[in-house]
Amino acid sequence: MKISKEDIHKIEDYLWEIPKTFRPNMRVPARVLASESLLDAIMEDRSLVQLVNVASLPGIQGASLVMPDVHEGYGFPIGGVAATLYPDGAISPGGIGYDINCGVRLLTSNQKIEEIRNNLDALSKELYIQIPSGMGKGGHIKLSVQEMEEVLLKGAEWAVEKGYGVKEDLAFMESKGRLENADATLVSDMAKKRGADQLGTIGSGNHFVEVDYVEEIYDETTAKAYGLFKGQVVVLIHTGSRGLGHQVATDYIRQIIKAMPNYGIEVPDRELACVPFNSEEGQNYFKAMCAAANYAWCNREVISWEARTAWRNIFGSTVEPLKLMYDVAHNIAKVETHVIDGVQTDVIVHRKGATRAFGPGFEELPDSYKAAGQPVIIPGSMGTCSYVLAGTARSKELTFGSCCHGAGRRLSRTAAKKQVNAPVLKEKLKERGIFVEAGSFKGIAEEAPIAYKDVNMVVETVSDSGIAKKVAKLRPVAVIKG
DNA sequence: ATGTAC
Repeated sequence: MKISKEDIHKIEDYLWEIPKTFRPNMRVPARVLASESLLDAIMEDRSLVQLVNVASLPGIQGASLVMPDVHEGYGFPIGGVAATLYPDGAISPGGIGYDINCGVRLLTSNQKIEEIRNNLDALSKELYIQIPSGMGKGGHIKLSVQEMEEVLLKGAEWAVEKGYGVKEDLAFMESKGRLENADATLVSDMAKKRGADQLGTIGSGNHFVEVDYVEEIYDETTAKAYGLFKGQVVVLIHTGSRGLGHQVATDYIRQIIKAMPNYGIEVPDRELACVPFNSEEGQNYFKAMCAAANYAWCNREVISWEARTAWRNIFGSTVEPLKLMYDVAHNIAKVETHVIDGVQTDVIVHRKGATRAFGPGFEELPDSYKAAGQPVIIPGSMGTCSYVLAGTARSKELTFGSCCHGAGRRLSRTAAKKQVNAPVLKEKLKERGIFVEAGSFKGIAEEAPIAYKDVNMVVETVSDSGIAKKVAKLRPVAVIKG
């Protein structure tokens, strides 16, 4: 299948549509949220073909959607949102991704960048020591079988109970860091084994821990509500459910591919394998996915504890400890209510490389954030900048309450490795005042800024289209990678 | 993304 510019119609500024008539198997239109230049970039890989494929999922509602940071992924594009009818529409592991509940959180300090410039080298080294990173890497905690069950059921709460977390953090996490539908018995022994020593570790690839400062404030009122101010030092953490989530995805993709014919489901790409949400296989996957999501929230909580330890070791205990601003998932499926064609409808929202972005008044938000809306955290590529935005009511109308999740990959990992000289890049970043601590040059090359789209353009698109509102821009000064 | 494939 080929998709050309003529197949794509402009609906309004930043919104493009491939009509349902484009392919006989499409159940809904396919929509792209992008500026014209970002749309051109999207045409270069298989993102749009995958977007059109997703439009054929059983029970899909409204439209198959992608955000401006989209790029191709396993079956579904990364940067995609697909809502299927609850309870008998499809659930598809490919629509969530292998790294279940990959997500980001932002911690805030009360220090200003000028105060800590001279500590940055030592701070980045200390963070690197405290926070284990790298492929297959284990951490300080070894979970017993019993403890693993608890982590899978309790999520971030487990870390708080064991002294690896802060109780006040829980209110500042999407779903309070715990999905109630988790069932630990549906997570395989292999997955549990892989996850037993990986709590508190970031892994590799695009995962990182980064120290930034607030370079610019766009919305004073919202920034104040979120506890952000100009010049403030903050910590950004990006990671997910590590080997455990990966194994859950592997286990259930295999099962679901096998079970699919029993439900008479045909999909244009085997990687879109799915079953009805309310089928036995669908429920088993969903409950295991929730358990893996809980592991990821617990992981980010433990990593925050490690970052807090590093902070204390460098700055002493008189400095205010790091505070959690917010934690968002960007690889997850959730049952939510949305208005579709004027009717309140329960749907299973698959977000893969897409962040929830609910607007003001959302009941789950802590009181201090209710008027502002849900924080949306958009990490840029290594050495560029990141953004804090706020969700809007418009996101509910346009994108099932979703927003982009990052800059979006432009080059494949292999292409990036060919083009980038990692030691030179590391030196260049240092000249620009960014300390990079990484376990491998391979990781640095794969994550080079050149491998990503321009995060500024992506953020302009989501803000101009109205699905999120710009609050603050963050500038990195230290990056810890696998 | 991931003990870098079935």
